[in-house]
Amino acid sequence: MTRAQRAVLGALAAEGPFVSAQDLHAQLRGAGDRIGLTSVYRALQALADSGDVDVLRTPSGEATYRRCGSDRHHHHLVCASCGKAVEVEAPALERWVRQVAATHEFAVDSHTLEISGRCRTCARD
Amino acid sequence: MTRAQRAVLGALAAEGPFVSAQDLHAQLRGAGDRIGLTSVYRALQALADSGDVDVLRTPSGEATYRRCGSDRHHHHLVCASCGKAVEVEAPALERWVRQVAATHEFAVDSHTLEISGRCRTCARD
DNA sequence: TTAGTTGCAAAAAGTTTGCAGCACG
DNA sequence: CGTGCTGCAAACTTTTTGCAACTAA
Repeated sequence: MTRAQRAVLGALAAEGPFVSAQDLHAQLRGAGDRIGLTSVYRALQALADSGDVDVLRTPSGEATYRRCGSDRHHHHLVCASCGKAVEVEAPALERWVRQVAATHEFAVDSHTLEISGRCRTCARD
Repeated sequence: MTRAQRAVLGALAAEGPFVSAQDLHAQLRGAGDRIGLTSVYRALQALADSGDVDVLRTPSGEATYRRCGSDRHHHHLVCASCGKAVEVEAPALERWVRQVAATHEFAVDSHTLEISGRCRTCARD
C-alpha cells in the first residue's frame, strides 16, 4: 500500500459521506498534506479496484467515494443534502433482479440501486 | 418544438438503444443533417427535462439517451454489448424502497435501478 | 541499482456558454 | 423589427497520461 493510498483511506473516514476526488484532495491539502491530485485519483482507482472503497456517480457525472462498513454486496440510501449514507442489503431484490433478467433472457453482469433522499436531520431544513 | 428537437426525436428511434449525444450527432451528420453538436446537447436537455427521453449515465460517466415506450416510472435492463434496453416496472420494488427509507427515517426524493447484462443474441458471443 | 511512487504540466473527453448571424412570425 | 434558434469557437470540469525527479529496498 502506497503513501497516497494510506492518506486517502485515512481521510475517507469509515461510514462517512461519499466524497469526490477533488474534495478529498482539497481536504488533504487543507490538513497540511502535500499530496498531488494525480495521486488521489490513482489511489482511489486502486482502492476501488480492490473493493476497499465504493464508488457512486452523482447525477452531474462526478465520481464520489466512500469506505463502507460491509464487504458484502449492498446498496445505498444517500442523503442529498448532507451526503450521509446508509448501507442496505436486499436479498429479495437480488432474487427479483435475477428473475426479471431470466424472463427477458438476459445474463446479468451487474446491477445498481441507489436511493436518494433526505435524512431526518436534513428533512427539517 | 425546435428543428433540433424534431431531428433528435426522429433519430432516437423509440425502443432503440441508449445513445450518447456525440453518437447521435455523428449519426445525424452522417444522414446529411447539418445540425451542430451544441443543438443536439440543447435538444436532449430540453427533451429530458420534459420527460420525453430517458437519461442513463454509463459507468464511464457519459450520458446516454433513449425514447422510452412507457411514460410511467420504470427501470431498465440494458445489454452491455449491443445497448438494447428493456423497460421493466417493479411495483414491489417501489414499495420496498419506501419501506426501507422509512426504517432509516429518510424521505425519498428519487431512486434508480439499472440492470446491466447481455441479451440472448449477444450472450452467445 | 532498480522498480515503484510522486506531482507537475499537458492532454483528453464530455459538456456548457458567449456570441454573432439567421429565420421567421 | 424582434424574439428565439442555430452553430462555431472557446471555456470549463473531471479525469487521465507523459515524464522527470524522487524514494526506498
